[in-house]
Amino acid sequence: MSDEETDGRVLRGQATREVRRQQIKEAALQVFAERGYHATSVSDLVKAAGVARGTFYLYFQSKESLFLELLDDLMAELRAGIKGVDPSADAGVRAQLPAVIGRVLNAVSANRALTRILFREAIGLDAEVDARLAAFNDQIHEYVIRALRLGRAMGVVREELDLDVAATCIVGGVRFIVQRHIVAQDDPADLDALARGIVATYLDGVASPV
Amino acid sequence: MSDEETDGRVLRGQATREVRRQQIKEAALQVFAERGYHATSVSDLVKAAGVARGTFYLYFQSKESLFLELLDDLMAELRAGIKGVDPSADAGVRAQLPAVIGRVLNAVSANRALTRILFREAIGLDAEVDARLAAFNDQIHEYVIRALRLGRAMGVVREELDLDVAATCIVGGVRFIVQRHIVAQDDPADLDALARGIVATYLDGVASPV
Amino acid sequence: MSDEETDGRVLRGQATREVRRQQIKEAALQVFAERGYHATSVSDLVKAAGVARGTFYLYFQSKESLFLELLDDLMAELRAGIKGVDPSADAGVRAQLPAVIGRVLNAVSANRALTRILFREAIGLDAEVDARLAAFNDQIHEYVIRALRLGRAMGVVREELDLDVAATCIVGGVRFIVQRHIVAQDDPADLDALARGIVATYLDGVASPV
Amino acid sequence: MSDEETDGRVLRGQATREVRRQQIKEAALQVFAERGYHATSVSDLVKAAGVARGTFYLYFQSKESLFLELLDDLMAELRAGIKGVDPSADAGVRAQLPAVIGRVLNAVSANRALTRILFREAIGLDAEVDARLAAFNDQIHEYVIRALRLGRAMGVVREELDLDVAATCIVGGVRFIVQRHIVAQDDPADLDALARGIVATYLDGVASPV
DNA sequence: AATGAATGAGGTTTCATTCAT
DNA sequence: TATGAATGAAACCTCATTCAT
Repeated sequence: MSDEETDGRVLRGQATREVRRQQIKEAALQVFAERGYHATSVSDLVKAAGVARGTFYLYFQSKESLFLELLDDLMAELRAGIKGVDPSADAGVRAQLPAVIGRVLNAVSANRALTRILFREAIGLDAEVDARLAAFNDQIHEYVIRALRLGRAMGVVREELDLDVAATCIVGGVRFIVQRHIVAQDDPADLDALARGIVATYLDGVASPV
Repeated sequence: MSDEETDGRVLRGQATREVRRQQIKEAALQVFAERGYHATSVSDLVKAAGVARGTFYLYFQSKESLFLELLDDLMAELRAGIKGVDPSADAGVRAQLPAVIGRVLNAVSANRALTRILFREAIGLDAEVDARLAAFNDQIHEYVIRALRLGRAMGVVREELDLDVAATCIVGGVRFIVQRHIVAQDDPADLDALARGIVATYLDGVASPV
Repeated sequence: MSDEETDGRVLRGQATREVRRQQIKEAALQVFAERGYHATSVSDLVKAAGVARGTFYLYFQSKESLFLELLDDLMAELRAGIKGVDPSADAGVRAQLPAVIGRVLNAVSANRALTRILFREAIGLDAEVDARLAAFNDQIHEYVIRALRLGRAMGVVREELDLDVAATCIVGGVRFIVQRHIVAQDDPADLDALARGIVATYLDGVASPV
Repeated sequence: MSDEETDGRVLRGQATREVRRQQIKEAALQVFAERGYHATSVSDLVKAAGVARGTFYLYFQSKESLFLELLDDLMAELRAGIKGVDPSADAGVRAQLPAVIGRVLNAVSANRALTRILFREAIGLDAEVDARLAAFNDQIHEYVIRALRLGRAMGVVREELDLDVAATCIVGGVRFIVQRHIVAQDDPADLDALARGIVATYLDGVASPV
């Protein structure tokens, strides 16, 4: 078998390594999502992954570092899901917004287990995790503020609005929608309807026009 | 020994008992808020309370049950802080809203330590805690939905609004404001300004009127 | 019972604590001496001491710190056993030497188990232990050099002698005597005879006088 | 395949095998000397030797057996370095002694790494190692006793001397000199001076002649 | 012969809870 | 009622050795 040459072996080894890592990560994802971080022991993890105790430590430095990696993965996924409106597009800014929010909801929905962990456990674990989460939150918050500021420059956002407060409200609202309708739910919600509802609420408010 | 004496002793005993409980709870509150639930050991609790290890278990079944009690206290405080608009008041509904939100923010601000715990640790501890928190969240959510429905009946809330989604957005927004501006902050925020900002955002939305 | 007052209880508690510590230390001493440091697990120690695993850590920070304490104890005992000659005594310096060496051998003999550990395991454990042992060795060495120097000043030690080398020979010789005749032996040796033999060897050498 | 080829291959195979063994042993020697036996993991060994983990076990039964082999090597080297006086030589016994001791010190100095291990770690590893070391020590001890006895027969060693004690003193003294001046030192000591100092101390003692 | 991923027994330590005083 | 020493299950992690390739 010509594949058995040294290079081939090394490559296969590396490929196998990556596969193993993923196998452990996916198992961990399920267990963490079910039991929570603190209630999950390394024993649980290796049992779920079907590997020996020592094998776990061949691929991850510690239970915490594995958890951190899962968190990083999620934040990357969510960041990738966030794309703002395209001012040069034919459709107006207003018309694009449901799709913007929809993309976020979809990204979350595709990573329900992880997001569940994020909401349930990520906070207060240790300084490192806290710092990373805070940074992530700040990024999102900043992003929304910038969008609102741009909207104001374009004349589509109210002049008198406190942008910081408004941005916090929007991010908090979306977070809570995610928590109630996606993370806590077993069957998938109608994400488009949710997105439209969110946009309607935040664009024009709940009060009847005068 | 006369009956009065006996009663008196029992009463005094009960009073002392309650005082001790409070002493332990208050110390625990500080420690939990500082270190978090998992990072706080029973040793920390008894050290902070100035009682012996064994004494702790004379007053509380377990570390977790103490935590649960603190959580219940907080939820009661917050419930008490929530009072809706008074339709019969001279001031219009609109004018009353900042005060409504302000009361909530004040209740939270007065219980920062506890709220900090609530946001940082309460979730994922165990099924019991989770259930109680979910129930609390649902109550708030229901309350807001009812208020919106009433407003719609009064003609002050948009007809086409998805009330469930809007309510979730509002609750989530307030939660996140609390988290960012009250819990995470060391110096007290300008609660009235926050309340006005929240009301402005949710009443009329962020979009400029057409 | 009047002993049961607070002070009494505290005192008794402290006394009990010290007793427990000693109980664990003595058990550890035996086990370490038998099995050696590395081959002894904390499980072995608690089994030998007849206490629970956790109890061990109530009294000692770690297996290593307990070991260190045993070592310190031994070094203190040995230091106490070392007393030089008394130049003002009636008996001449020569006549006093067997008693000087004899005291050292007796101190060692009274602490056979510990000394066994010292010789078998103490080296290379960790930097801390190494440093303390090296310091102890240096102290002894210095002590002997000073004694020889004094002897030279008194005219009883050869002029041409390399004091450093001679001191090392003497300390090494005594050490090895201890190792072979006291530590490795089960039945007690004739310490006085050993002391006389050592003194004879080092005072006048092995060569016949010319 | 002719027999020669087969033989050749076998021979070459054996040669390679031996080379590999040496390669691993030499690397192990350095690592053991630096870190000590217990602090050295098989990972360290294979990393230093540049072979795979599995390969290590093709050449040695275990980490311990490799260590044992290194120890045997050292003891053989030291034995080879020990040669007594030649009674038939022109130079007198006295005059030959510094060279005798010098050869020992040279043998040790040439194997500093190994000797370092011997002094630091060899003891207390397991019964096998202990037994072999004890046997080695006894051999040396016996050798010195025999030399002293011979000297007594020749009239050059004091009649009244306790030969066993004297021999132990001599061996112990040389050991400690080795430990302090050769093993613990980084730069090579003046071995000849040391040898002369040792001989002077043990031949005529430290006391001034009467 | 060589590789290195996999194993799992065993190590040290922590900590919520109990219980004799 | 109050104490705090004692408990022991269970956590995380290491590492000498094996074995499929």
